[in-house]
Amino acid sequence: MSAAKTAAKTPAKTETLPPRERILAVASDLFYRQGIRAVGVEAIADAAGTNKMTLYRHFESKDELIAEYIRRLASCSETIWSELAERHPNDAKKQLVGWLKLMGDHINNPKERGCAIANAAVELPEKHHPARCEIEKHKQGERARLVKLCKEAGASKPDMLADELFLLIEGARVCAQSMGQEGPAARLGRMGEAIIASHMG
Amino acid sequence: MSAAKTAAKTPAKTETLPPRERILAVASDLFYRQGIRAVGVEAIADAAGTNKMTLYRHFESKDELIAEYIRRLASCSETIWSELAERHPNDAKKQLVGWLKLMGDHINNPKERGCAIANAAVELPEKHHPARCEIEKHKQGERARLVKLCKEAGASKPDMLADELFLLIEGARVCAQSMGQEGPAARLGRMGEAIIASHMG
DNA sequence: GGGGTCTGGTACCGATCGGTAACATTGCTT
DNA sequence: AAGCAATGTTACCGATCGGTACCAGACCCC
Repeated sequence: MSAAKTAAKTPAKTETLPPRERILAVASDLFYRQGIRAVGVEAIADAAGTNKMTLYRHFESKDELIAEYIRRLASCSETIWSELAERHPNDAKKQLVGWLKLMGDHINNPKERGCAIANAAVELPEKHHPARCEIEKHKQGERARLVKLCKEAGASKPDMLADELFLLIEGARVCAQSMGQEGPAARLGRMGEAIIASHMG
Repeated sequence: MSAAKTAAKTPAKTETLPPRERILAVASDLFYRQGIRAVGVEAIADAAGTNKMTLYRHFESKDELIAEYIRRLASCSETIWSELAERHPNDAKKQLVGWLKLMGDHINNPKERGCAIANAAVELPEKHHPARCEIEKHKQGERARLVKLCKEAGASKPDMLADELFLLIEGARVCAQSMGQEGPAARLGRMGEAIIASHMG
């Protein structure tokens, strides 16, 4: 009897992840696809196969959950850069081009809805929201990294190149959702390389 | 008595605009500054010096009010282009540069919070929201106009230039809110002209 | 097997959401 | 003065919001 009980415990779903991780995963998905303010905590808990109480045992408020959501996004972007550095050691230009390509592929995905972090910034204008400092920290870091790479790549005006690339990507991601993928974003790779080339003289 | 009554009617506020216009004006401000989903209809009616009932006599739902909000934004952008064409007749390049400068000034305003229409796109992912078709219509039109101007200006690859400029602006506006005005957006004018120049060869 | 921690379930809180009914008031037109 | 359309006021609707109290199990480690 006890054997049968354990066997039929949960109907084949039983995500092995602990609740906190399930909640974060599901919240990331919902926040990104539907918008942060459009998703209620109950919907998150349900989708994570748990309930509001457990959610509030792991996150002291919805705002804190949002902040953690941003932190995860930022550290995921961190990982992307590390992998690029690993794949092209001591070759800043290849890292830049690789990043452009990654971004381009990402944007060409029709389910893409822009940069999750930039979207969050749109939805959270309040100056002291716990997520906002995370957002700004990340964007500053991203730009600093770009400048450093542009410098290493030997650009004549590294910070100018970095900014152009930064704006290009940011613009492409925000465009992909108001226009089709047919839009400007499609040519991102070529444009990026052209801009890089024009700074190498 | 009747004279005194009319004199002390409303405490010196009496916006002469009809309620519909007041509602739209106030809604535009609140939607942009706080986000569309963050603003309730009651707050709009209050700020417009009227009440929910009157609001719902002029707009059949909040979603329709949002759609009208987008339409106004689009037609306002229309006006900007007409004025540019009037100021620089038969000079597409000056119109482009003038537009870049306008955008740059706009972004340097610290109260700026990005492109209102792009922000709305972030907050309204639902495919059939009445405001979404307005958003997409406008962005497509904006891009077509840019391509046309770039062609008239004699660019070697007009649609490529148009897209680069489009992404640059869009990126700058979305950046201005997640980073300070110190950010990349500041150099927008110079970058734009550099990009234009590089397409004129 | 007993104890402590984590989780699930349910019911609830006050507040606010978008939206409406019914009625009093205003002001313009004729 | 009468009539009519546009506004203002108030109270209300059901639904949902973020957040909590309380209790019942489940699990694990000694």
